[in-house]
Amino acid sequence: MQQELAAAAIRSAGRRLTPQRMLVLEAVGALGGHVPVERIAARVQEQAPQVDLATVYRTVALLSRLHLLNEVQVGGVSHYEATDPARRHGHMVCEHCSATFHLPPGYLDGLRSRLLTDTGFELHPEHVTLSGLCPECRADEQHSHSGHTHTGASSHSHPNPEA
Amino acid sequence: MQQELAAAAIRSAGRRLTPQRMLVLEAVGALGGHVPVERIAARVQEQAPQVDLATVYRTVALLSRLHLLNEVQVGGVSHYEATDPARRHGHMVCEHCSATFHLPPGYLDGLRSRLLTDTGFELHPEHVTLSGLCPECRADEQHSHSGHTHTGASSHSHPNPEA
DNA sequence: TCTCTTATCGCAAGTATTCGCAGGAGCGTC
DNA sequence: GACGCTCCTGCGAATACTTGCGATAAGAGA
Repeated sequence: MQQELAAAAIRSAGRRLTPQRMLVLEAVGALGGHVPVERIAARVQEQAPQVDLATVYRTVALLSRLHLLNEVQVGGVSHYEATDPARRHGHMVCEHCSATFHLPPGYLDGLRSRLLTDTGFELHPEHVTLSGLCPECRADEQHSHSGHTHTGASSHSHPNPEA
Repeated sequence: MQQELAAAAIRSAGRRLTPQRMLVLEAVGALGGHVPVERIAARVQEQAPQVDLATVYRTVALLSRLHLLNEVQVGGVSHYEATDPARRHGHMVCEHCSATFHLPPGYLDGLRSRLLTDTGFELHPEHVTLSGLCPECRADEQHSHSGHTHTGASSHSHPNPEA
């Protein structure tokens, strides 16, 4: 598994390897996809009830800074996913229905190098969340163009936007 | 001023024009740059002390949905700026020191059309916040490469990253 | 101008997230 | 294997933000 790599990364960043941190890593890996803190905490506490919520929050923040987890903001709520170094990717989130999609790995490479040259800013593609409208909501918008848009969680289903 | 345009936009979205909403618009315009909710609320309440914080939060969320304000997440904190339709732009935020920079208008147009073709996702460039390292922090990182990175608010000054 | 509908507001209570601190535990060193 | 330096953790409290609800007022129509 990847857990060993992550453990090594924590150590080499000068941080300590604690059971709590391993539990969080393992929970995110096991749950798969983009997981809200709430679910990470639930899983961790299943195995170690004394672990505090504050610790989970601190841990995901740390792991995210170390690039061991990716944070994806979906409508203001933070979700986390395990980082796969081989398939670093950013995300697209629909402003309307909050459906989340992966950007293909490498998709932002051009932008990245252009930014670096033009401005000196080093883009981290795996931390990027692009905001806009998914195909379905875009279609909705065009039809129901009589006044105002419906807000919040959408009514349509979205087959499987690979959570 | 732009306020009249914004007022018209609110009406034509089927929403009501209220003094509170105008106060929020005016506050963001007057304060300039990227303003945290806290400062918007302070300014609004200077002029109308009875306006509630909840109203300010609801209002910025609404104005943001109507594209009359842009939301910029800086280290997890929402900031807002007045939208200038002539100069729609995204942002770059340094993960390390939270310095914020404008992306030149039009910079994401290529990506936008490529995404639309490839995936059907309609990118809203003015809602995009790119995450990475600013030139200064990138330099720091390379020097102080002895173990761990310093975290949180940075020590160096950043002349004026056009807040 | 007056009436009516209902979006919006202020208030108060709720939920989510963060902070400060004191004890506990990694892990480098001897 | 034990010691000691600090980083981490759990706990309780604080802060930040959201929600529900009855009262109010914006704006359409008469």
